[in-house]
Amino acid sequence: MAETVYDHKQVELKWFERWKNDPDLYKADPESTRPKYYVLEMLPYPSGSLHIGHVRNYAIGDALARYKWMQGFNVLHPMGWDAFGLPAENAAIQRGRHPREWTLSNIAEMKRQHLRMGFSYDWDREVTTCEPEYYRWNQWFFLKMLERGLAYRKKALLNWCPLCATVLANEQVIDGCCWRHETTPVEQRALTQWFWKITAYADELLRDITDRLEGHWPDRVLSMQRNWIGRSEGSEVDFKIEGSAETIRVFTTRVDTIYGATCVILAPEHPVAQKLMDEAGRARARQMIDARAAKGPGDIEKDGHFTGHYAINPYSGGRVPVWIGNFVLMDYGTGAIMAVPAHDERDFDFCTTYGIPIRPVIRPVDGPLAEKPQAAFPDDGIVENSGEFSGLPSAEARRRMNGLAEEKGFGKAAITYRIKDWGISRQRYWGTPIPVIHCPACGMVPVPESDLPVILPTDVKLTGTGASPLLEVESFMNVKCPHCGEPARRESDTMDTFVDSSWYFYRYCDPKNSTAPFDSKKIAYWFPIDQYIGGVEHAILHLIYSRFFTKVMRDLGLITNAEPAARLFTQGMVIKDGAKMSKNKGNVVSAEEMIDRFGADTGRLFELFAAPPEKDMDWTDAGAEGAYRFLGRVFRFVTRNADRTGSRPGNPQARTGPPRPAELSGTNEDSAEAGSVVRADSINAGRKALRKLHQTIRRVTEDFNHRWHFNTSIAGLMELVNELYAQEDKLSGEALAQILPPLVLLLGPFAPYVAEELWEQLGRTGPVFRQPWPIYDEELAKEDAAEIVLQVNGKVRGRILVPLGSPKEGLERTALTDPSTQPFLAGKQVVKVIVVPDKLVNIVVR
RNA sequence: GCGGAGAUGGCGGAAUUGGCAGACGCACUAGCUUGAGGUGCUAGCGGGAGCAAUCUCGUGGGGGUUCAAGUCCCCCUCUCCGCACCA
Repeated sequence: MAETVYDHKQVELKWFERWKNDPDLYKADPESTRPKYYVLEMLPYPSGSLHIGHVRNYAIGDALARYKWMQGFNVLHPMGWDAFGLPAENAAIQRGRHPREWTLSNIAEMKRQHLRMGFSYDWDREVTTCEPEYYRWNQWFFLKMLERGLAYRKKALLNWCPLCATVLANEQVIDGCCWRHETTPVEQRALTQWFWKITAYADELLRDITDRLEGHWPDRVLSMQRNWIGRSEGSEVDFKIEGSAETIRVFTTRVDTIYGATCVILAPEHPVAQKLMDEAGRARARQMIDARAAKGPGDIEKDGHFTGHYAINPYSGGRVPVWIGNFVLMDYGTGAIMAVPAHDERDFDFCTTYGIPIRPVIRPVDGPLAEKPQAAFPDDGIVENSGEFSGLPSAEARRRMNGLAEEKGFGKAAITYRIKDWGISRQRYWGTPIPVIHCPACGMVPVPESDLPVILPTDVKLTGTGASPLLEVESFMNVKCPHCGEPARRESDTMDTFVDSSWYFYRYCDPKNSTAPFDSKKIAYWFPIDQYIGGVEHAILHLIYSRFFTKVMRDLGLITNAEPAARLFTQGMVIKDGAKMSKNKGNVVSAEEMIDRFGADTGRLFELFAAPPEKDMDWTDAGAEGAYRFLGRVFRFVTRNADRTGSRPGNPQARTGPPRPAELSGTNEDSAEAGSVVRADSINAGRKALRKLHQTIRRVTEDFNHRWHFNTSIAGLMELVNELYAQEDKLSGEALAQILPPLVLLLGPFAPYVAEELWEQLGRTGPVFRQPWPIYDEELAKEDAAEIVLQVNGKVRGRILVPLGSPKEGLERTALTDPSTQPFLAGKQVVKVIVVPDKLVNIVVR
């Protein structure tokens, strides 16, 4: 028999060509009354090439979107481009092209690759963040932030990447290096910059992790965000400087240990320290700051310097020396600490180095106060040697001490957050201009809403040397003040690209709106995103910024949802040759290569099959070949048996209900070519295969609904196909007609091209993803008989077949007399018999 | 140090509520197909003993609960990820 060959190139290109000409194929229906489902993958940066790491991300979302369509949902599945950023500018400098031109050509190329992969995006909603309409709304949001006091400008010490030649937000510094240049340490530079007040939402961002996201977002993302926000409850206490008007405010979480404070330590940059110290002291401080900047984060030797002054502990009245210390951070808490060496490891190290006394003030609830300096630092216990507070448990002491401080005005209970405001200015060209004008007379003036968008000049010289190239463009920089009309200068900073990605998914709902960022009614329908899918690398970048943005938009009255995404899924990385794919290691497999060698369907199928989607997966060519073989097996089986299904127009589809076994055994001349023995065989084979089909439908459906273990769904499909191969000769045309169409539908979400081709071969009209998802029939999925495992003392000794639902008593009797158990019962006394209906019988003997 | 996730054959991984450990795939071995190679098809494949039926050990290590534990409880080891002189 001449075998039909599965030629992926032929199949995929055929459908690619047809779908290309159908712009409405994947359109969401804005008028629909069906339940909505908004599934979204994180938008890519248009680097120009899609690699198989991205493909895995999109394959997961695409399978889900297709499944939801088949389930009858009104599905929104958009894709766009995060098109601003430094790589575009750097690439433009290298190639002498304008960043816009470079970006747009990359987008065209990447879009082509997405289309060729067969992803089901509604391209009508495509959003590109470098379009003037998009930065109009970025600027509009900026003005709203300014009105609400959420945007401000200040001079601060900031992270500076020498390669990017711009500042970075704290979230964009990883291990002391730039997130884009993993081996380039960031420097600290004092610059005047724009900030957005994410700290104003710190408490809500933290609270909603517990109240709204827990259980729906991955634990590790939530734990990273909790960590990043870093809420810390404690106290602030003022220490007066002896013989001076200055006070030092310290932050501590353990005010109950304050009677054990033996010195106060300030960050070297602390203004009070700078003021108190002489020239030599300031030089030491400078030394510490430089050393820290040079060394980066991590281990640094403790270094300290006595300022020559003393401070007064407001609780005890005691006099303690004031030091500066290189381990005290200016930008956390108040930049000053009280050192309690008896109860804190760092303070202990510092104080032993410099001979500062150690005074224990906390004893364990069930033990005495430590007499000698020691290295074990007790947690909460009983406060001792602490005046009126002695004898109180730590928590109670903290409460009363805070009360006293508030009453006397030298302190209070206080909460400190680790998260800092989001620095959004960048000194580069390729970003949204910040819509502000600096007027010598009126000061800082926002650009009026009617003048938006402020667009980037095109005649710009890109150098990548540091200062914004916009400063050189006089036609851009010189404007009239909107207030007084006198000559003024534009703000030359542009916005962080994370601003763009903070709200793009709202714009998808209304991408062509030119009077507002979006229509709130449309947002109310689609939001929150039902399922957001992306990499874990954005846990404290994009995913915290977009949560912040959502809360701001809610407070502006634009939306009503408090969180952007109801569910988040973080897929694992694709590993090749034991390492994460990266250009440096030269082990990147591009989507293009994959399509060429195996086909888009094979690549997607393998990426979903090799591991559960949340885990990292290894890409191996051999494994991909296995997936290719499977698709070939399905393809050959369906194509060579399609004719036998007797498909004709108006044939009932799977949805109309599966047949009862009785129908299958009914007369069918087509399948009754041979004698009655074969017929009995055939009926049996048909039942078995049909049962396997319904078990598979159940399995795949449940995998989609509960946990996305597509690897087991696909394994189920493989088992079904193996069963069909084993029974092929015996299956009647009627049986095949019942089995093949649902099989193809089940394959649809994972391998859309093959499924579409086979659907057509079966005489149906597609598209597959608009067909109703097959329904499984519990009765048909049921086994004829239950195999009962017979155990003696928990060890398997035999198995028997009994009708489903056999009563316990009968099973027990059978088990006790079955030949397989006899040798193990002989001479023993039966103590107990456990019967689990339809599963097992365990005989306990002694 | 704090927080999170893990540990199952040669490999990736199954085992949904405690009930046959190793589904499915890869690799490997054999047979058939083929002029040959490849493809395709069929079968075998955790360790140990045995010609075999079969027996026995086995889910990082140690204890426990249970008729029954990869799964539940306690202790330990190791791996990965995130944060880290955060007061």
